Amino acid sequence: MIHNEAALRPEYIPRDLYHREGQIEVLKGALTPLTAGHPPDNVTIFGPSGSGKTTIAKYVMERVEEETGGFAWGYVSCLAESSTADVYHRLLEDAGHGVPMQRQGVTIGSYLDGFRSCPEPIVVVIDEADVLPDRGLLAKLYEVSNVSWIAIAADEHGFLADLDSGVESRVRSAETITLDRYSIDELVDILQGRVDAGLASHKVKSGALEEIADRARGNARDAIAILRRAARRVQNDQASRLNRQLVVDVESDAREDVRDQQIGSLGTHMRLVFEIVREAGEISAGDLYDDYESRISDPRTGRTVRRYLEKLEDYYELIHSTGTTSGTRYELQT
DNA sequence: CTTCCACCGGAACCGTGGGAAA
DNA sequence: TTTCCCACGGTTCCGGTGGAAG
Repeated sequence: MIHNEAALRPEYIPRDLYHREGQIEVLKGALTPLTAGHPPDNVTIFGPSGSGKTTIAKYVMERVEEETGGFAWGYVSCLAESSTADVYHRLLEDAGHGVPMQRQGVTIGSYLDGFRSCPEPIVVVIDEADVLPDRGLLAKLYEVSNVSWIAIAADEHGFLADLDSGVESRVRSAETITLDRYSIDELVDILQGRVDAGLASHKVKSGALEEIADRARGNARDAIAILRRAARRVQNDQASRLNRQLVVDVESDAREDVRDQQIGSLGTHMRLVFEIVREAGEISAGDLYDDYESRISDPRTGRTVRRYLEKLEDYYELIHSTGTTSGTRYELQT
């Protein structure tokens, strides 16, 4: 059934990106100064999750890298890094600039010096920039003449509103690329591409991809997760072919896959807070804290737990809160 | 209607760990 | 070496708010 496992991974970048040709051209255009060895303009990419932001950024970077014969660039997902210093460190390391540095205790200033000392332009891709611990990072990098950034965020208005004015003007001056949710037809095309690249297509029955696309609601990441789950079932002989019913059967498992991947990166306390919400399904703020406090030997304070909840809701989108003040309740994000 | 209080979230503050300067 | 500074995760403090009880 599966003859190319890589094609089913979320980070797989197909040679041809479906339905993003326009945005790809804009991004390529913005990067053309690199062909002459000059740093390009900064770029911001906005779009809901699963709309292909990360994929087109990586895709274009790799294409431009091929065309220019190589230049320094780094990628970081701010969700995966907990501090500003971590973000700088990952970028410098990923850009392959200099020896791997000690992570601990390095000041922000010396990271910036690291960028400055690079003789050529460096492009840094800052993914999940909504979660950036310190938004000033974009302004600081803006001041480094040989560094250009591509900032990726979900919500344009929310992102800009959170910036302070000095940073905002710099971010606003960047080239903007906006992506919309994929339509059902577009998602079907994308899925078909993965099928062609990695699956025994005669086992994929008609209507199955449409079913996946329908359930994924415009989110390519979810769609591919469902496809992967379903293909595995066939691979393991738990199903004879990939049809609509199989898609229905694996959807919730696939969503668990996507969620589990995020949960893996949470710290002990935040994970416990999330587990409590997951087990309860829905829980009041007071009960949640009581439960949390009773289940761990060194509980954080209520304020800190509220910060965790804020992060789980706004950044990870794993939970959802309703009501205000005394009526506040937390539930699993659906 | 008034009072109470559970909860929210901003701001200031604190202890720790590590590099840099003296 | 000693002192100073910085980043970071966490806490303390507190004003604001709206639902529920009186």
